[in-house]
Parts: sequence; structure tokens; C-alpha cells
Amino acid sequence: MQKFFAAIRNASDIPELWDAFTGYFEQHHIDHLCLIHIPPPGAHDFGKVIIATIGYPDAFRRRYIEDKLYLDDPIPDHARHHPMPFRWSEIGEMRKLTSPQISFLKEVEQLGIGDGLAIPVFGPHGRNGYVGLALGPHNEDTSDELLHEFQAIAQMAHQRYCELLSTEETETITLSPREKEVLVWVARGKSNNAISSILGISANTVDTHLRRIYDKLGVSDRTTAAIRGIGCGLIAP
Amino acid sequence: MQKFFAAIRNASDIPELWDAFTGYFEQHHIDHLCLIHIPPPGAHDFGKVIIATIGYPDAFRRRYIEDKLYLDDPIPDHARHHPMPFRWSEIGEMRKLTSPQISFLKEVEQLGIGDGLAIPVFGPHGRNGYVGLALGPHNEDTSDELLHEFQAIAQMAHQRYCELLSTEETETITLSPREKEVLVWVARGKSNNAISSILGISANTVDTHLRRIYDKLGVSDRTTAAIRGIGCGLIAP
DNA sequence: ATGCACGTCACGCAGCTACGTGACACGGCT
DNA sequence: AGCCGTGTCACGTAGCTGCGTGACGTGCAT
Repeated sequence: MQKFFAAIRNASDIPELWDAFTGYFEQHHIDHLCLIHIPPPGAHDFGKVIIATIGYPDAFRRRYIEDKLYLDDPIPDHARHHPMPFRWSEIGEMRKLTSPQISFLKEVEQLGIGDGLAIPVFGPHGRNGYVGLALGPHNEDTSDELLHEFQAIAQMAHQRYCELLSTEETETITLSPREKEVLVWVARGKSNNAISSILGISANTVDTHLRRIYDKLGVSDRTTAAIRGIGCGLIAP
Repeated sequence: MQKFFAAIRNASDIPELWDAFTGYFEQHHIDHLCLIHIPPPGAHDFGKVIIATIGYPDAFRRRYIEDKLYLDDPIPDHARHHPMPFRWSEIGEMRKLTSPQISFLKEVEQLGIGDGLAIPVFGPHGRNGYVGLALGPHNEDTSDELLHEFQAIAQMAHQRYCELLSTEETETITLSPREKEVLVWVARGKSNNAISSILGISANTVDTHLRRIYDKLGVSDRTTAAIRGIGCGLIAP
């Protein structure tokens, strides 16, 4: 176990990370594995859903991304709010499902992946996701001890993934100190006039700063600018 | 180790969690321990910084919260962006420090807690924080293996903490489906007019929905409404 | 059957936002 | 010396926002 832990933690690129990650689960006879990460709005890679799988039909995998099936998947929706691992089969009891969600679950069931474990994982800047493990006859009864280990491995892999992402991140947006200051107040809901009073500068200057912020962030309104700023970690909570 | 892991995972309230958490680290001769969690803006508990400590002077702890010393603490600032554990002493090399940050670090050093390990932890809705472990003569050389364990324990404790928070959360804001739909488009930066076209309703109706959203969220502008909606997990990424 | 939450719509108005367009000074880099 | 990023400021304007105020139908729950 320590071997895989170390390999995940020290992986120098994403394929290497994925190898270590799947290697671990293969040892535990997990034959269906998926890792899903939906980048937050405002992130530079928003829209690129990450899904790495073992044992899932390739057609389904493609459909999941291209047909935006992940929008109907209730698992990430639940995982976003609740850190504790849960069974797919429990999801109906935990939350009201919409009809697209129900039909999505039926489709998954027809793939022969009826039940499994979802392990929510969390990262910086709202980079959340989950690791899905199908439970088959080999591993129906997962001990608590093993579950803890799965959880630790999953979380560690996700964190390493986020770390690798941020080093690979080419598109680096930088705001000047003054611009950040303005954006912070924008995110607090202040009007240009209010910000000008707070910072002791003219409202026109606030306007100018804001225009440059829009320009740098590639947006054209204060709301998305603020969300993007938070999503990219440019401004602090 | 498994004993503590299980105790953390199954803790039924926050004091119990904290007992299990500190119990684990006491076994490893960690005499200075802190756990810091700054709730995100928009969360119902925003402003209530959580800091649980072992071995820190009580006066410092109070100052940290009351005098908002955490705003000058560069550790959470770094931990927010980078999931991998790091040494406090390394922070100067990793990022330019502002002068309040430098004087904060000096103050900590004078407490006799010169160097230590910061383990970033992440949770749902941007509930991030870190666990700080002072390194003394007893544990200067922490093996990789032990570090992985620390990381797993810290992350698990934080996740359990978030889970407990959400069950203890009394103030539950609920938006109607239509309101959520409107808020999603607000968060995408759409104007009322644009939203009215998208949803096929009149701009006046969008306006009415929005007013009720402001009312429910306790805000009075679209930007904070959107941020609050995301922060509370009311609307999805 | 009487609320209550929800979803829909209307008018007006003060104030704010986004954007076009332009300007000037300071400091660092080449 | 010249360029570029930064920070400051100005004027105008079409369009948008937030809020006061009021209304009506539907459906669920007590």
C-alpha cells in the first residue's frame, strides 16, 4: 500500500499518476473504476470533464462526456455536498431524483455495474469530483479498514492531480495588486461608487481598473469576473 | 492507526472528532498542533474561523481570531492553492511575502514554534483549511510513510468535520427550482433580459424571481447572490 | 377553505454598469 | 531612449439593475 501511496504522491505527470492509481485498485480486484472531475466554472479548463475509467465500455465513456451525461449523473451532485463515501444504491434514499437522473442510473445498471462505492474527493478552487468503484462478487464486503485506505488513496490521487494541473497550467492570469483589491470588493457586492469611497480613488478609476480586469479574465461583467477570480484562486475568500 | 481512523470517521459530534484527532497526534509526540478552517464567503458560518490547537498559548489563539491575525497568516493563503504538504520555513521561497505576513511569521517564531508542517485539507463548497504540526526535536525527521498517514488523517478529519457541520447546519436556505434556474444564469453573467429570453418568460418575472432570491439569501445584488449560491452549494458548477 | 409557496406579469424611476475614447505620470526593463 | 504595465482621472451614453408597489392563477397542505 505504501508503495502506491508514494507512487501517487510523487507522480511527475498525469499518466504516471493514473498508472499508480489504477495499479493500486487492480491489486484489490476492482474491475470497474472511474474517476470523475468536473472543473468549476471560472477555471481555465472549465468544460473539460475528466473521466478516467477501467472496465467501462468506451462508447459509454464517450457518451458521458460528449452527450453531457454527467449533467444527469446524480453521483457527482451528491458528492459535491457530502464528503463521506456512499453506495450508488443509497442515492435514491438520500435525495429526490429527477427523471433524467433515474434514467441515467438505469442505463448504468444495464452496463452490469449495478452497485458500487462513490468516494468524494476535494481539491483547491472547488476542484471536486469522485472516485467510483463497482462492487462485484469479489469485493462485496469491503471492510472499514480497506474503505479508509481507498478513501485516503482516492483523495491523495486527486490532490496530486490538482497539483500537477496547476504546474501544467499554462494560461496564467495575473492581476495587479490594485486590480485584486478592486475585484475583492466587487465580489463583496460593492458598487463602483462604494469601491471608490473605500479605496479613496475616483469612481472613474475604479471603472478603468474593472475594464482591465474584465479584459484579463476574458469576461464582460462583474458577476462572472468575481466568480472567475474566486475560481482561479486570484482572490481569497 | 486504524483505531483513530475509525474514531474520526465515526465521530458523532465535533468534540468527539477533535478528541480522536488530537489523540492520534499525541501518540506521535506532536506537542504543537493546530487546525485552521476559514469558512468561505457566502457560507452560513462565514467569519467564524475555526482554530483548534494544542500547545499554543491561549492569548495567541484569541489574538489570531479576534485581531484577525489569520488575514496576515501566509500559510492558509498558500494551502488554499497547493494541496501538497509543505514546511513553514519553505514558504518564503515559494511566494513573495507581504510585510504583515513577515511580521506574523516572526511572532510565531517567538512562540518557540519555529518550523513545522502544514497539511492543506479540502472539503465541499470551498471549505478549505490546513492542519499545522510543529516539528520539534522528537520528530524532526518525519518519514514519508508517516507523512502520508498524517495527510490521510488530517484530510479525513476535515471531511468528517464538514459532514458534521452540514448536519448541524440549522439555517437551511432553499430555493425553488425556478429560482435556482434563474440564479444559475445570473452566475453565468447573463442580464435579466437575456435570462428572460433563455427561460422564455418576461423580464419582469425574472426580476421578481431575483428579488425573492435576494430575500432568501439575505443579499441585495446579483454578484453576492451568485457567490453565495455557489458557496452554499445551492447551485452547481 | 384558507392559507401559503410558487410562478407569472406590469409600470416607473433613481442609480449604476459597460464601453467608447482619451489622457498623464511613474517606474522598471532593454 | 523607448516601451510597457500600472495607477490615476474625465465625459458621455445606451442599457441594465434594484426596488417600490401591485396583481392573478395554480396547487398543495392543514
